[in-house]
Amino acid sequence: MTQNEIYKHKAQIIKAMGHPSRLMIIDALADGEKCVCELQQLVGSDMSTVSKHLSVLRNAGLVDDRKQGLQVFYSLRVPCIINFFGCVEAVMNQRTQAPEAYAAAE
Amino acid sequence: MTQNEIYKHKAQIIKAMGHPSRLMIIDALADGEKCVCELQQLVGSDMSTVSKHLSVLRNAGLVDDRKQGLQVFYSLRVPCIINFFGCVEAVMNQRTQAPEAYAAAE
DNA sequence: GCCTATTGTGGTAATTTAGCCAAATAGCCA
DNA sequence: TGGCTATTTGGCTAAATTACCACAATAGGC
Repeated sequence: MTQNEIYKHKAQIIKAMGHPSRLMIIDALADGEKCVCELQQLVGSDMSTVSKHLSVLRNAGLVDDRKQGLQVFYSLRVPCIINFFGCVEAVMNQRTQAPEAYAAAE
Repeated sequence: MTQNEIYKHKAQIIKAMGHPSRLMIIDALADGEKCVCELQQLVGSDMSTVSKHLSVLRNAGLVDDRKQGLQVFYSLRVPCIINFFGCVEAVMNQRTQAPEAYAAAE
């Protein structure tokens, strides 16, 4: 795997997180696995849209799915991504301010 | 700011990282500020393309720019994002394996 | 004041993504 | 079996993203 392919792969994983609905889903899954029906209620989009968002996340290796009867339960595959959100919030909150004050944020 | 707007804003920040060239740039800036010319050499795309990638990163609040003479130097605004890449690598490396082995990875 | 080097911008074509509908699939239960 | 429910997939269109080209803008050196 070349260095370029690695960057491409990493970008694919990160891009999978770069959508409001999918962020919402990841946040929800931090509490534990949820069925598609719960996630659909949470996100509020069409069922098929939510399903496609989930397939993006699954494809990126971010979530696992487990079928139980009629329902499919999704869970976070690599929980450490949750820790990242704190840093994203730090980026959000320093837009117009001096960077020094936030260098230690995480 | 509503919850939805917050997710949208977070997604914008994350999406800004979701491109191979921009990841490469962020990685390079982890070592300290670099001028556009250096980043252009690194990425290997057209100058204008690199410039637009940088404006995406700047717009997201991820980098700072500092003009010095003819050159513009970019630097990471919130270094904690670097810590995240380890987690992304954990996602990369567990694709086909059991999730348990990676629950603690970060 | 002109010339050149370094970046940024506007325009455009090609590709990708998002969201909706309809149809297909899969598992349960009577 | 046949109907019912939960989820996925295919097809379509609109919107967003990307990369390149040509050109504008700015700063420095002469």
